[in-house]
Amino acid sequence: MSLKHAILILLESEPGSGYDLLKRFKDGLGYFWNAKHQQVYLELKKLSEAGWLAFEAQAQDARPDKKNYRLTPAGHSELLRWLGEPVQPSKINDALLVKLYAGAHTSQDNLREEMQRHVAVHRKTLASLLQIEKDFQALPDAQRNALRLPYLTLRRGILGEQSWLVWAAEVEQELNRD
Amino acid sequence: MSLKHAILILLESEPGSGYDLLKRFKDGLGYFWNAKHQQVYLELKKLSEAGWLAFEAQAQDARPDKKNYRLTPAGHSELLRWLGEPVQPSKINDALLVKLYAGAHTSQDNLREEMQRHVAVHRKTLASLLQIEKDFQALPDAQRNALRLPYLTLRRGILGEQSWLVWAAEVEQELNRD
DNA sequence: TCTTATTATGCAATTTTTTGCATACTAGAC
DNA sequence: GTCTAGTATGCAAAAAATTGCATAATAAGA
Repeated sequence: MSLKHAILILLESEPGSGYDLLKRFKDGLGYFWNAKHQQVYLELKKLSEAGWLAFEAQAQDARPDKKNYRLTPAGHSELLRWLGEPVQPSKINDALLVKLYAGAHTSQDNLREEMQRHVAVHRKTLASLLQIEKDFQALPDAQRNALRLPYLTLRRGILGEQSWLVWAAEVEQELNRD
Repeated sequence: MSLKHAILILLESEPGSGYDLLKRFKDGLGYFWNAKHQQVYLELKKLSEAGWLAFEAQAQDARPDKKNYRLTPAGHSELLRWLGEPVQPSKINDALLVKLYAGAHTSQDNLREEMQRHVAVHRKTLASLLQIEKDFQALPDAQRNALRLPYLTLRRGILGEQSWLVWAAEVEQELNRD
């Protein structure tokens, strides 16, 4: 699993608290790696215990202490080790497809509504990814170059969402073909 | 989660053993719902205990008993209930993208090799899905019509894999752009 | 003024998934 | 004759993820 490694990556470029990481997840890695806040906090604790992270508690007035985590040298070499290892192709667990597969046991209307809900979500995601791409393209060359690999992951998101919506149109046509 | 429901769906169309289900998973639902054999056997046990399935043990000479599972009326109504409920959009946890995102910390060669491994897998999957599609299209009208919803899930697989490979070509170009 | 969002963390219990192990026989390939 | 793939099931332990709960302050909007 690579929540561990996703966290190492985020802290490699810049130290931060659990809360910070959650925000960074939201507009980057989070698109293709999911994690709840409880999971992130727990993982940070474990990674510290394993010696891959260190932290200093920053007292804050009127707020809980903020723990600022950063990579240790051990954490850094673990990251490098992981990067050199082949990763497993990700598995798919898509309940919508399970439902559609069994769609003969329910009404077309039910299926159409379900599809519409999902289409709305995917359209919204696509729009936000396209906005991020636009912002990226407006950056000066040097920055664009520094971000070229993360940009490829953005492209994956965009192409994936577009392809999903093409499929959804096929489904819609089929569900209306009565 | 819907491993439960995937199992109910498979047993709804035809009773069978855990082993049978695993085979059916392989050429259908399995494309978009993953499950190991241990998980399926355990789930069958739980579903029986919950009263959604019933089974008869069939003695077999020289092999362990085969348990033939079938839906109970309670299982059937659970399936219908679930089909009426909205499902969550599936979450993505893709370690390859995590790796690529952090690719600046490793070599281009390493990334290229990793991509090649994945491309090989996706190409193979696509080829097998296209073969299934071909077989489907050769079926008589009546059967094609009966399978139209499962066919849509096959289409999802095909469009998804094609889109993945288009993306991989973009990545390759970018990784070679030195 | 009340509600909601945001900042900031975490424990506990449960559910789900993965990994490793175990058994035991048959058929075909080499 | 040995090795591999296939048939057929399952337990146990560990890892990972989810759900529910809990605290506690500020700032903005209705």
